Amino acid sequence: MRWSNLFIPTLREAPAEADAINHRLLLRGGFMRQLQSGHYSMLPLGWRVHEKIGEVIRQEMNAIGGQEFLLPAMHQASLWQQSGRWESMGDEMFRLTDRKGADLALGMTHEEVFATLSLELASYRDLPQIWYQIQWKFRDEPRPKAGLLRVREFAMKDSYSFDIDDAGLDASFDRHHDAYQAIFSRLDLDAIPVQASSGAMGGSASVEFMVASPAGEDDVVQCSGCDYAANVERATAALAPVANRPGSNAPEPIPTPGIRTIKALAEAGHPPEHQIKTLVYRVDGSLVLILLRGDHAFLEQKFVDATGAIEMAPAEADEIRSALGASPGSLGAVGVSDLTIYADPGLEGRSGMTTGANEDDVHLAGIDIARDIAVDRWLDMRGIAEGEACSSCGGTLTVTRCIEAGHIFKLGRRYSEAMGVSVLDAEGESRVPTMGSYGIGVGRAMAAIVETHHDDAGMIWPMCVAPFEVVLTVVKVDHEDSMAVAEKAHDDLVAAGIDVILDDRDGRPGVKFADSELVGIPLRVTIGPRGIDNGMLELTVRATGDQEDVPVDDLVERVTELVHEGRAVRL
RNA sequence: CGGGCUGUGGCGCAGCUUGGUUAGCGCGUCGGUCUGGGGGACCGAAGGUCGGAGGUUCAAAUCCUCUCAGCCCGACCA
Repeated sequence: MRWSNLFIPTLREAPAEADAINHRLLLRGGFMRQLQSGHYSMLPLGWRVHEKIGEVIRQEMNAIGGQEFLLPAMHQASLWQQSGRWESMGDEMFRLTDRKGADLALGMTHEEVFATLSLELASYRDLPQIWYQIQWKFRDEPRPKAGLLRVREFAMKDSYSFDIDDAGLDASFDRHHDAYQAIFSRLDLDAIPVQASSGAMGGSASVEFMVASPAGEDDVVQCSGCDYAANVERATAALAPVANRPGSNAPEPIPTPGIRTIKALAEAGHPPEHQIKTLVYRVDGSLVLILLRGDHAFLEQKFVDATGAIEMAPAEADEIRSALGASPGSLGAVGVSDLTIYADPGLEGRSGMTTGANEDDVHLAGIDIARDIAVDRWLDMRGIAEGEACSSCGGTLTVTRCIEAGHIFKLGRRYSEAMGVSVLDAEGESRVPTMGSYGIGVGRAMAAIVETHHDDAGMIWPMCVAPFEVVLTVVKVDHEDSMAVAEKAHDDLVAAGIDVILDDRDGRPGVKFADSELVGIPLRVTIGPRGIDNGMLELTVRATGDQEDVPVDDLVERVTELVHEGRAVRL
């Protein structure tokens, strides 16, 4: 390939709307362009990387016995109605109507379609199966952001396992776990497997593969003393005991004019750990009270996971007032009996607490939770903070911002049952296969690589996914000897199966060096009169800046050697 | 959906507060000359319904109203 013939529109400055590093660099490097929010066009360089990432994924999926399919992106409504997700997916699913008036959806995932295909599985002898595809998914994200990290249209490798029993599912799950570690390792992504919430897809065991990056959207709790790692959405910690303050025989009203916040109340002599935080939420139509210790954060996802709530949102000020008679800032659960009260275990056994009195500008002190509050259900729903103690080893927990690069979980029989899948077992009994579901976003992996592999000059691609493995930079294109050497090296490298690009543009060397670094090609060979005269060429490693002089005659061999080494690297 | 912000040649910006000639600047692009190992210099040129609609006014990029789009922070997910 010759650079002069390719469409590689590099930009010196990133467009103002690009903020995330992957977004800025992929735009500047001419890898992609934004069509609209959450939808990106892949340009030749970007598509080459995308395809190479897909290829790594394919190889590892095939290695665990996966079989590649390609399913439709557009599905009839009835398919999703059968699983119940036509309703439960809500606004996240793109829906449209065809000319006959039939309802259609653009697939967000493909459990239903694969399960439909699995109707043709007839016997336990047909199991297990691992089926996968790399197909476009559509999700009407409320807020696309951070370049390729969160988009509305993206390629995902999704695979589905079908097993006769739980032991089989465990094995398929473990195979995927291994395959994912292999994939991320080859992509040079340091992905940590963490316990996760299974979210909208439903299921039991759920593991996310997380790559530390400030551009991410998830917080991962990790223990410094053992291998405990979990998404904050389901992380737990050992709570340091707090000595109760002296109580009283009954709640004591105290005037708190103008005090609306935990912080203000703390300044008035009631430390946060001795306060009860009272939140009012509307959950599937009903108001509920949610109680936590004053210094603990509420994590909605934990609540949703534990209660199975479909819709939840903070209650509006007016409905709070009509239910409790006060505004946020003075709310409490003492004496409340008509609303369901959820409390976090951090409050269990506590007394001498302060909380709102459900009367503006008044709080209650000396609260004994067991005595004064009619808790309906105790639920762990607090967010873990940096520095807390690990509940299994007592070590210190850290919280790290991460990109969710992959997610695997056990679905169970929910979909196979809904779609009417069954096979006969060895005894001739009808059995519903159990499923697993496993996803990796291809574009997101690409973004994650850029987020973790760049420097001031640009991207630094791992060899196995680089758009090109080596660039031959001709310093002076009208120097005939240079071009002759470059063209021969190019042809020989092509013959050796190396992805090589010949930068034959008639431009300033500085521009060509800068472009090759921005685009992130792992190896650069600089070809110019200075070196040619000595029979030497300069080989530069993008990642390290290391340079070595290579005799012209040894170039192809040396480059081939380095490329093969690079391709084989695993983290 | 709540909060904050931005739309002016391909990219980055100025101009807007206080309306007033032909809307500027840098980069990029095109032609040319000289150059040639880190975004070079000079000469010449092309390219803009100032996001859109409506309004105020003798006059609107600038003021008003509506609207569309994009970005960031929160609630949701590969």
